[in-house]
Amino acid sequence: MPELAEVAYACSKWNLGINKKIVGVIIQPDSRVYRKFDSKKFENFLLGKTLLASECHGKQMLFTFSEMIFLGIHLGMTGDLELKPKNYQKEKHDAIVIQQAKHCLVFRDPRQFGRLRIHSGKTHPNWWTNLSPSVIEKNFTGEILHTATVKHRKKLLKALLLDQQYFPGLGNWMVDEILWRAKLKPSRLSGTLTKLEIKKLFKQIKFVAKGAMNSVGIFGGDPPKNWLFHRRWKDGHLCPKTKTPLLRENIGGRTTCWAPTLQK
DNA sequence: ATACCTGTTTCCCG
DNA sequence: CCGGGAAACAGGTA
Repeated sequence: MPELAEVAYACSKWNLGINKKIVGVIIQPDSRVYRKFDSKKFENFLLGKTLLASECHGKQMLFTFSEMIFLGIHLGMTGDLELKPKNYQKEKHDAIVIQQAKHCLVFRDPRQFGRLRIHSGKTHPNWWTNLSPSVIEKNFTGEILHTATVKHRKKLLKALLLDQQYFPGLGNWMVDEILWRAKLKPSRLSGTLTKLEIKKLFKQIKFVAKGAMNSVGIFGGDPPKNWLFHRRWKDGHLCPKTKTPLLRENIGGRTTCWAPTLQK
């Protein structure tokens, strides 16, 4: 589930835990989501602290606790956050259960492509402050898009837009939605875009990001009915604009849905 | 059984 | 050293 707006929605599920103390931490120590970190550190750092705030940046989340403790979460492919009752029992794929007086804050991830990080210090961690502007921020500009197309001119457009270094938050379905609206083939080489095409593409990045945040980001669920989103998951659907068949194929290493009669 | 999957990281090649 | 592509990661689902 987790692209920009789904991450924002997942993040909001822990809101009831804000300003509440951590009274217990249950860890699944062999989960891959801990990567190089010693999972013990998460318990040591979080226990007794108070969750103060949460924020999202693209697909990344940061939870700030008292005494300058920071928890970073990336949901990977199958990660999700849940709010559970205080007596919740840890389930198989739960990587961490953070217990409070009234609730448990749960991060679960069956495929374990997600990632947890913990940081303690006077400032925010570098892996948070070094992120480039996410696609919903004002300082995400057309210049960033232009620079990316020049530097990676041989890269397929689909693959370029999935690069989190330039487009934090964009994921597979959002990129398909953007390219469909911009009428651009996912297999175009990035360097072949004209100035006008870059301008249109930028506009659609902003449109899809904003539209997703205003629907999925607030309420969960799906984006608006007329979006490509609703036709991209299996074969046989028609393009909502042209009523011609949509194509599903692997482009740039990812399943891609597009309309050959519309996208050039 | 087999193929497929909303994401990154690592490895290999030119 | 780089840009770009494929494979790997791991488990659930169709």
